[in-house]
Amino acid sequence: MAEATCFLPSDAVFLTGPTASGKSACGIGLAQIIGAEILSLDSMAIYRRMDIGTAKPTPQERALVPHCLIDIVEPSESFSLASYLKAAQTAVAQVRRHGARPLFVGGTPLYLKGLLRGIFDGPEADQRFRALWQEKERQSPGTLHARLRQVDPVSAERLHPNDHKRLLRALEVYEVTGRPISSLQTQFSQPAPSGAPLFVLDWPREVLYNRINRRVDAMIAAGLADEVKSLLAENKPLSKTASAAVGYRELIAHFRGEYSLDEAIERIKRATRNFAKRQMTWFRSFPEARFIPMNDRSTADSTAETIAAILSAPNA
RNA sequence: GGGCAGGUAGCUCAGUUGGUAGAGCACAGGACUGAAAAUCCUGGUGUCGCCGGUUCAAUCCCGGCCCUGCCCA
Repeated sequence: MAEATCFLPSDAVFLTGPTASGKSACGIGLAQIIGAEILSLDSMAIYRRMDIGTAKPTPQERALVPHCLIDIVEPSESFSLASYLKAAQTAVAQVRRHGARPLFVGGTPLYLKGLLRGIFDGPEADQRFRALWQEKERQSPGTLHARLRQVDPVSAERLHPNDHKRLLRALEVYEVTGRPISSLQTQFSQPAPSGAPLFVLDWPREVLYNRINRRVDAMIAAGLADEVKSLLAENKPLSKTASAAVGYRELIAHFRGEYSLDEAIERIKRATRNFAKRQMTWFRSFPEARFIPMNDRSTADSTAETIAAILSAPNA
C-alpha cells in the first residue's frame, strides 16, 4: 500500500538536490557507472525552447547518456503532476526495453513525491470552475474556506483560509466527484516510505547561494534574455506554468517595462535562492533521503563514485 | 560658506503630541497529491547617526557635532 508508484521498477534510482547543486553532471557520471538512462525529474525542462533558464543538459551531455522527459510539451501547453507521472510511466517502459536502469535526476520535489508515493485518481483541473470561485473569493474573502467547511470539514481544518489554490482544488474535486478530497488523497500519509535509493546533493547554504548567483550571471551571459524575447515573439502565449518559471517570469516583467534588466537579474537570483530553500524543506521530509555532503573539493565524478559505491554496498 | 530636507532592522521606509519601535522585502523554519521554478503559514533579527542638556523617563524636546541629498553662493 505504501510502496512506490506501481510502474516504478525496484532498481530505479533517484538523484536530486536544490537548484544549482550539480545534479545533471553528477547524474551523467552515475548513469555511466551503473548502466542507467536518465529520466528528467523537472517541471520546467519539459518545455521546448526553454533551454538556458531551465539549465537543461546540453546536447553534448545528452549524447553521453540518453535522457528523456525533456522537451516533451510546448511552452503554451498546460502540464501537471499527473501529466508527468503518465509520461514517466511510458519513459520507464522505454528505458526497460533498452535494458537500462532508470535514473531519475532533477529537482522538482512534488514530482518526486508523486513517483515515490503515487497520487490519487482524481479529476483534472477545471479552469472555469476555478475562475468562478476565485472571483467569489475576491468579492468576499473567506468564501472558499467557508464553503469547504460545509462539504469537507476535514480538509477545511487542514487548509489555511488564505491557501486559495488548495481550497479551490478541494472544492473542485468535491464538485466533480461528490466526495471530499480528504477521503481520496491518502497516498502521502501512508506510514512506510518507499525505501527507494534517493540521494540529495547537500551543500552548505552559503556556498549554494554563491553557486546560484554565479549561475544566474552565466545564464544571462549565455543569452537568457534573448531566449525569453523569442518565446514572447511566438504566436502562442506561454502557459501560466511556463511563464511562472524563475528567470522567465522576471525577464517577461522586464520586457513589459516593469523594471530594469539589472533589477530583473537581482530578482532572478533572489527567487532562485528562495526556491532552493523550499526544495531543501521538501527533501528533509523524505525519510528515505540520503544526504550527500558537498564541498569545494566535490566534483561530479567523485560524487557519482560515492553514490555508486553506496548503491553497490550490501545493505544499500 | 549659507539655506532646506533627511539619518530608525541587512535593504526601502512608517512611527512615537516623551513611557526603549513596526511594515514590505531579505533571512530562517514549516506546509505541500492534477498550476509546484507555483502557492500558503510562522518567526523581528535594532546603540532609533554621535556627544551633551532638560525630564521620574529621550528614538521623540533643546544645543552642538558628524554624514547624505538638493538648492544658493
